Amino acid sequence: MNEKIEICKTNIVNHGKVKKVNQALPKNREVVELSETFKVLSDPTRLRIVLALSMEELCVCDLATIVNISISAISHQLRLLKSRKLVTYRKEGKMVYYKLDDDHVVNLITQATEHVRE
Amino acid sequence: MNEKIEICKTNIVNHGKVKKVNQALPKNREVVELSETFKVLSDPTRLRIVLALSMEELCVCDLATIVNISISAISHQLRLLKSRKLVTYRKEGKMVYYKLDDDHVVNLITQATEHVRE
DNA sequence: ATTTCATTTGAATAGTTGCTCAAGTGTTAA
DNA sequence: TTAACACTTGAGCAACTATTCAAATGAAAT
Repeated sequence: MNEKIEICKTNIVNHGKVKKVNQALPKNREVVELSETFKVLSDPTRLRIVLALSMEELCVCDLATIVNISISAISHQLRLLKSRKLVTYRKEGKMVYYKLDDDHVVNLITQATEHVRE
Repeated sequence: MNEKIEICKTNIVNHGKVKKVNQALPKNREVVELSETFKVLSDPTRLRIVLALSMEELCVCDLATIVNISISAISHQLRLLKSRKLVTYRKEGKMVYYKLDDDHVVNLITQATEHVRE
């Protein structure tokens, strides 16, 4: 890994800084995982789903009403959130109730909200 | 806005919950802004750039070396980060030095890091 | 058994995104 | 003034994503 690619002629301007930053940066693996966490929350629909589920356990039908999107679209997003272990579900007859599996994410959203309100 | 779309037959299963959640959810505008904040950090390249700039002010050339990506690609991403007011720059002769404009984002990343490490 | 209904799923599609390539700025050095 | 260099920019493209549509599943009601 870390193959050379064409950079600028001088290649590196400030060796000291580059070395220092390179050592302090998280490993690739961790950066990718981090970015994937943010990616889940980067879509308005998914964000609304997470926000809604942070308040109440909800069935797919009610979620669709709240987020104002088709049942199918909600279901696809819930599938994604399920695979990322952000939500769990519980079946009750024909209906399926979803809830947050990971309250940690709500803190992230809260902090981002403060950031947006400036 | 809020046009009706085809939802399930019963339309709403639990009126009480739906009403409560609907009132508590942030306005569309705010949800979109929130998701856009997360979107900036949802790409590994941009995340690395932000992480690097949180440690040192860096020129485009050194940033490209650190992130291991072409100068052009870095420049495109910096343009985006500039437009979102996340970075500022300073010109010094031929070179351009970038730095974070908004330390707030670093807190977000720190908290997400804790979340990932579980 | 058949129908109804909540939900899931796969395929198709329009829109977005991150990168490369080639050309363009503007500044410094020769 | 010309050449070299750091960086920017626009077009083009391949990969990805969110949604829709149609069909499928599986539980309850008839």
